[in-house]
Amino acid sequence: MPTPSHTSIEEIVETGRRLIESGGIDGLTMQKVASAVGVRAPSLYKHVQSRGALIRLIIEDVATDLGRSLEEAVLGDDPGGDLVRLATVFRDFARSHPESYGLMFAPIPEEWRPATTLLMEATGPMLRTVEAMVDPENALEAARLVTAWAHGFVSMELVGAFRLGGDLEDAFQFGIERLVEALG
Amino acid sequence: MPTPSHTSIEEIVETGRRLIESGGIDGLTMQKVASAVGVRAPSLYKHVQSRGALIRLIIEDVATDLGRSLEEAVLGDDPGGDLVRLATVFRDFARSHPESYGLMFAPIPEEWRPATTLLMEATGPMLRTVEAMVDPENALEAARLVTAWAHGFVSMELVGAFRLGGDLEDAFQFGIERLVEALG
DNA sequence: ACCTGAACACCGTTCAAGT
DNA sequence: ACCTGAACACCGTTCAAGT
Repeated sequence: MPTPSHTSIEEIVETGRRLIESGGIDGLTMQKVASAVGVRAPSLYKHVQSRGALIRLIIEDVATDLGRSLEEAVLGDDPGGDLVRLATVFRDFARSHPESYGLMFAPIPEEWRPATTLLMEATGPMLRTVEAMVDPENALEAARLVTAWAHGFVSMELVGAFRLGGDLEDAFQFGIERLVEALG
Repeated sequence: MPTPSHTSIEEIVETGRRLIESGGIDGLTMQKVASAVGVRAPSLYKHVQSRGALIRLIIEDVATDLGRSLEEAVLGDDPGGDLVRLATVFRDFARSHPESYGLMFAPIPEEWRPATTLLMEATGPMLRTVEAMVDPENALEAARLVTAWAHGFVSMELVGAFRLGGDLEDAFQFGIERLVEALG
């Protein structure tokens, strides 16, 4: 006799994302997800293939959100100003979702990795803005310069690698201003 | 009756590092370390406080090696040339120790994180080289720009986040050249 | 068609008992 | 003083049995 599902893939992903944000990747156990959505751990496997597949779905969800936030930052009038806004939104996103952002480019098992397509879509607004600033043949390289810097900065900030004193806001401003200059 | 130790902290760290390099962080289990050094898992706790503490020691070992490699890249005659060499050595190091490099700035539990002192010592050659290129009041910000870019680039490269085509060597050269220009 | 308890193969870690 | 087996509390995952 068919029995209706007590949960859904959406609820499972959302719950898992919350668990990661509050307790890091080790805080995501199938048992905790299960009890949070009101079933037992084995039932989760009706909705998701494995813990790794769930983690991948969560990271892809985060990447999609980041992409949306970045798209909103692009006004389209002034590429230099857009790039500053993009960098700021990028950093703010990372700081407000530190654990899940951290997983997006982290060295994790292949099975957990988000689809590269989604990562590229997420950083798409950066590429399009940079394309408006430099020669077409340098656009990809220039976008990679900005994206690498932005990710490197926020990931080092999140793990506390910048502790020589100094103001991190100043360092971030210094960085984005020099990059805009270098590309403008 | 005293019995001599069958292993040592150095051997344990070295073995653990090899396990991480060949199988990622999940490849480092206390049981595998133990059997590789010829004891049973419980004996490891005579030499190391916990798995997390062992991971921290391994990352610190890697950071020390990276610092040494970077120091050798600094010739001291031409800061711009030194910076290009530093960036190249940084990237080469990451690519030849992908798994353990990846852990150095990864979002891992607090207990596993390397001492910040060691991270700063590792990136010290970058700071000192940049200090020879810019105004003293901008040195820290400028060093953070270069370090963030270098780490961001290689960590994204290692996880395969750059897949829009294009040549990664070109992108790396483009990046370091623009940065040297921007600071010079 | 989904949920469950029981079971399996792993973990990290503790601890009393050996030598 | 270090090593060991046994045990404990957890994991992720499978599967036969329930409804």
